Amino acid sequence: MNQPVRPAQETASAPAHDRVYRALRTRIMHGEITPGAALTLRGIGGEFGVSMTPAREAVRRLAAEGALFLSSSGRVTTPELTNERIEELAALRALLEVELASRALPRAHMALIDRLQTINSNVAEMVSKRDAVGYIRTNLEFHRTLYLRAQAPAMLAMAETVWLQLGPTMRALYGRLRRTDPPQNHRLIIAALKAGDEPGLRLAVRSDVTQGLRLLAG
Amino acid sequence: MNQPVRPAQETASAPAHDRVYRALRTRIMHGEITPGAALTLRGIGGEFGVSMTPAREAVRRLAAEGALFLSSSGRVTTPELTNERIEELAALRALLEVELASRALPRAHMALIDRLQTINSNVAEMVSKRDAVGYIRTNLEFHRTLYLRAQAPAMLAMAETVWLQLGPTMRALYGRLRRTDPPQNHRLIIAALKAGDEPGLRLAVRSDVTQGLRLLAG
DNA sequence: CGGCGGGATTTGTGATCACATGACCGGATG
DNA sequence: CATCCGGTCATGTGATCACAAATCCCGCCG
Repeated sequence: MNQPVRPAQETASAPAHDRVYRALRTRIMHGEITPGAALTLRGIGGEFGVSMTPAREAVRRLAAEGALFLSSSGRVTTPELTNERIEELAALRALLEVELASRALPRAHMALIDRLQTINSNVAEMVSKRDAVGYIRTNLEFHRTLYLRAQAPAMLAMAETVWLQLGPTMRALYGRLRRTDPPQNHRLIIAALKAGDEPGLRLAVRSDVTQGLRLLAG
Repeated sequence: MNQPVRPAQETASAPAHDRVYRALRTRIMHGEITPGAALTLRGIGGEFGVSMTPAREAVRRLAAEGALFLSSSGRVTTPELTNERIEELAALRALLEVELASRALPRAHMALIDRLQTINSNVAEMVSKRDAVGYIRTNLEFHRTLYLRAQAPAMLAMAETVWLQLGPTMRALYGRLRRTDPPQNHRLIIAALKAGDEPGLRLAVRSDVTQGLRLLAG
């Protein structure tokens, strides 16, 4: 009963714990789980058709990245962030992403800028449709596409870890946000890239990254 | 045989996977394991008197933090960093630790500075004794003591993650370093703290953090 | 003498189970 | 009617086992 039957080819022949990890990770990062929601190992295992063991490994991995919170008794929930924590994570985003953008700037040629503009129109569409999850997903795609050009994998990984920690909270925040104006800061980022304007780029990225929390402090 | 015997009180009654995790973590961070060294789940379990299950969880957790490298077949080794990776991690240290020091500055009173000076004399002693592991340990204690004052737990956690990734490599680097001069940059850090000189503090921290890699690039 | 093949062994993966503990829900009591 | 106490149930932890695959090692062939 080790492998239920293995019909022909499974999803991708990736290890079970990795499939579970990736599925949960994107769910959390995209804000598909509300802050404070509880998960159970048996529940996860049941949902993905695996036993507790891979579910546990996936959960441990996510907890190590700060994407999940483990109570002292081992109960696993998605974290509920305090305001100070949110501000700190926003400061981290600013620190890391300004540096990533700055490093990407000299390598940003026209094809990249075109791609960013395409993604940005998708972002605008999600905003107009009030699709919070879609907005978060395309917004992160915009940033990741730019930062990939920085050729700094460790730095990008850290930035993604921060996104992961903010995922559930971002959803909650944007859910209460009533705004349909397109992402102005993304336009500034693209303009600065075109102009090769590094100070402008740094400022635009910093504004884009920290604006989301402004409605929190207000 | 779930609990071998539980003599009276064990080490601390902490969960087994957590004990294993912490033990391995400090070993790696202090550079007690050389880069590229291989570990086995059964070996870890045997060493700590537990089964494979807690060993696996500890390893997964450390791998998620970048402290261990898992090959595609699941073999687990401590990472061998490329030069680009080392430079990137050093840049991350600079970014994060400059910010942490800056945030700690307004909260640094005399008791803290005294403590830093005490720790720094220990650092100097380790340097003179050519004790690489002791040097790394006390050096990190110096930095952590300062950054704790920043009241920024997420940021400090990220900095520790970077230390963890650099652990084995740091040991290898300092092992080939023939230097017995005391840590000059630490003195500059302390002086800047006393003077309340933020720009000087930022510069001193940046120098201290990036100097170690200079012998690499040279 | 060097490369190669094949079998023995090591090693990670995942399922299952026993157990302890913490959570939850009910009723009894003040 | 609120509160506290009881048990039942859900849940995480860790051990053990079966299995597959990767690795290692040694002898064989060119």
